[in-house]
Amino acid sequence: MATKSAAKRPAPNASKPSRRRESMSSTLKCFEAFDLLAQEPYELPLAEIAARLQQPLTTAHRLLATLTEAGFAEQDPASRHYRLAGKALWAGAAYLRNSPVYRAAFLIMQEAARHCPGLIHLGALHGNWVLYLHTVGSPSRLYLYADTGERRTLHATGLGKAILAWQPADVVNRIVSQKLERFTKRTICSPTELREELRLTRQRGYAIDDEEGVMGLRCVAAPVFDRSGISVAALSISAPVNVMAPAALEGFATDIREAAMKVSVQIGYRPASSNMLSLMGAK
Amino acid sequence: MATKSAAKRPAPNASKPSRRRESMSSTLKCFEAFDLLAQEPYELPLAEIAARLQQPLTTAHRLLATLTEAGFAEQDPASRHYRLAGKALWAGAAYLRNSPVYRAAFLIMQEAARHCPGLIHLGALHGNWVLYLHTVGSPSRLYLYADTGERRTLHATGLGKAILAWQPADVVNRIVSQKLERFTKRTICSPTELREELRLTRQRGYAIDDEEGVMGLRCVAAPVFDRSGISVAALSISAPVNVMAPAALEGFATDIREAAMKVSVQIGYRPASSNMLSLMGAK
DNA sequence: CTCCAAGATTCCGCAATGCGGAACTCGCTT
DNA sequence: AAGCGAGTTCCGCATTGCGGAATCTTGGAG
Repeated sequence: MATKSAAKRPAPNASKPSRRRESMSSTLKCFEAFDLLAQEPYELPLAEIAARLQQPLTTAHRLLATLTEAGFAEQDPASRHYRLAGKALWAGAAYLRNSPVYRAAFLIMQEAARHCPGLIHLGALHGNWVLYLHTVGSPSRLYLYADTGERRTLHATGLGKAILAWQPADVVNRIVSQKLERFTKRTICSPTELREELRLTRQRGYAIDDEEGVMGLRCVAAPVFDRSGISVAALSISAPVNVMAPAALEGFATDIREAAMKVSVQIGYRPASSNMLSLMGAK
Repeated sequence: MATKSAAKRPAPNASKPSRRRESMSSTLKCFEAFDLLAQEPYELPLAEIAARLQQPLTTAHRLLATLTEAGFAEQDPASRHYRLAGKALWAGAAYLRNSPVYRAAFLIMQEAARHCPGLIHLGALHGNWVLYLHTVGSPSRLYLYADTGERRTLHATGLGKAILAWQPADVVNRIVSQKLERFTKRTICSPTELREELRLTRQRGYAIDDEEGVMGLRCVAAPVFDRSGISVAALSISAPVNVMAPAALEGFATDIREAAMKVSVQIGYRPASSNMLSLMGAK
């Protein structure tokens, strides 16, 4: 039997301990193909896909056939190129429809938009990114296609800093120890400064993004807490610097914090149980 | 031995010819699980998932482990229930970002919203459904969560009828021969009537939805053509019946047809080749 | 029109990988 | 403590995915 079990662990070389995976490697490859289709070009020929996945043509073909049968990809009848199918959008929207934060925030954001200029964003923490869930506001959103579903860095957005400031230490450490990409001359790229910024954010109860992501755009953001008291999302108001003048910041901050608190309560946060927060200082 | 090769084609009984599938069955099961998570409840316990997929617990666990590793599902640390992860939204939005129709329509819709009341929708044909891609308009969209990514029937929406009216016969046949669900007393549920309605739609150049999907809501819709001259999407304006009075319909129709034509041109349609080609013996 | 090359698709024997019953672990309730 | 229910891990078996080679399709170039 020794030979038999030896076959089980085909790598005598120590590099790969050949752990029994609890997930299915063939399927994971299929999801890689899916990810690839979600990247830039609208559609890709099979050969290109095979090359990028570093898989033989035959395998790539099987993966795409599977994706197609599952409904998440489709093949252009003429060019034979593959692209994402509408079902991907449907599934993505399902995430939103089911998301408690989104559902709670929807009407509150609508309401807030009435007496706030600029754009109101809702973002949630997702891995090392803020994932944009929803936007309301003036229809001058010419500068963005489908911001919903997009992701940005945590350190260069108001939303990101608002979320990060109320995250457990290990998450903060993970983020801070990454390379902090620079977007404008104001972007905070030093770990130390970022930590200090988060401390300030906690102290004042909301985050400020002063042209750190895009020049000419200023933004205030407030965290949304779930029942366990950590931040899972944030709300922000952003507007051109002339609208969001320093003197006006405080007012916007109050509005957005109120809205964020309403959302928090709706998803189960109990403001009373605030042992860890002197944060909502105004209170 | 003989048994070995017999094992290859495990069905001596003729019922299953044991066709070699070109797609991977295990992966398809994984996508079934994905679909399931995209359904109603926010999260599901493993046992429930296994039951609904009609799979043994172990298998369900493997499927979910795979989905989780791929980043499309996540497990609540406390309840151990599974739910969709944000990556689903990201991938769905990628579909939009890459979609030529969406990109072409974005600014045109924004523009159209300036001088039109009500909501302007963009929908694309997807299987037997209209898939809603984008909406602009007055912020009184209280009645919908995330209409983007939702799908509705073709026969009971202006968008659907506008698309269907300029589809090849086989698609129309497929749709018409399905059961046509009733939503209001005005919904067109008879195949014959629907065909006649499509003929009228072609004749007048746009579709009208007169409280056929929702009572109190009227809508006009115009088709968007791709370079091959068939309809791939449609634009619509919908508003309460009092706003969209019979006398005003014509005006809205002109607006929406103009917008739809602009989109068509942007995605490669050549209005010059207006006569229903398909003849062109040259081929 | 004919031939050719590039790409996509299908074929098929081999063995790696997914399968699932059984055993195990971890919280909760009785 | 013991029992229960839900999730997780184990591991031998055989199904199913693998991928090189053969085949089919297309769209130019001659």
